[in-house]
Amino acid sequence: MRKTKPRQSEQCEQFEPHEEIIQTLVGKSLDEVTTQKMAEVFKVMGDPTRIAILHALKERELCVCDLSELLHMTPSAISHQLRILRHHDLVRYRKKGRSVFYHLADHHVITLFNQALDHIQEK
Amino acid sequence: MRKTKPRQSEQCEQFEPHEEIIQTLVGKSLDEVTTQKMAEVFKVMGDPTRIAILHALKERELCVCDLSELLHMTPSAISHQLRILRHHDLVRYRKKGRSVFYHLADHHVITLFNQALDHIQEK
DNA sequence: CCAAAATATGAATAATTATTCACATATTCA
DNA sequence: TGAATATGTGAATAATTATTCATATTTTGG
Repeated sequence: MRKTKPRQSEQCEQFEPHEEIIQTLVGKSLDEVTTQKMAEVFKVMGDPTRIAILHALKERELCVCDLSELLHMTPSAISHQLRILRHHDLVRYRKKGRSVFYHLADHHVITLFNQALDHIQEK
Repeated sequence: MRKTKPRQSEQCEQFEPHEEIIQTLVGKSLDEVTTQKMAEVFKVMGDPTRIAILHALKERELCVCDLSELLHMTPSAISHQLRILRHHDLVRYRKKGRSVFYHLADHHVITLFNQALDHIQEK
């Protein structure tokens, strides 16, 4: 979030049906915490590198250096992005020797991914 | 996107199974354009204001000033965000008199929205 | 046509963030 | 143990972006 939201009221002159509509919707609004969390999930998936990581992990679990080679990026860059995915519980990991293998956390991630793919391909 | 991706190769010493895995995955990778478009859809939904707008529009079509009142934000701020949603075809509009009424573009938006809601509520 | 209302937009600013670089930590194996 | 490998992380930087402010555009009613 950027700044605190400013107040403002009675934008429309034509208040006849509007005020009633607003009142009905206010009751159905998402609370701020939920809104924030929703935005965060999407924000996390809103980066090409993380999309590429998730797409690769849909196939199989991979270690940092696999991803690093596959995406032609430094292990450091990959690790930073994996941390973000980890912290939002989109991926989980398993340690094996010196390597750390990452995999998708749950089916929601895949469903979200595929829905977005449908959306952009439907044109 | 931020910068051009740097090259780097042979991250892992243990190249035995890795190289084979990488080659298999390279063939299944998303092309750059698709990856970018995917990320953009999510990025667009990755903002609390836009999430709140989309959630309101799930209920019914609304004009800029309705949204402005409902979300306690200036018409200008709302209009800027609606433009982004418009340009990515997440919302469409219909003009009526001085007002412009916005509505969700298609069912994918709702599905994406609800999937994300499921994800965050499942803990 | 004119004034007012509703929406749109460009520039500016403050905040966020993806990557790099340097370095730290952890793990294996000789 | 110590060197090497794999990964993690903090700070810095460049790029992106949400909101504000001022102003433009569009539409209606008189």
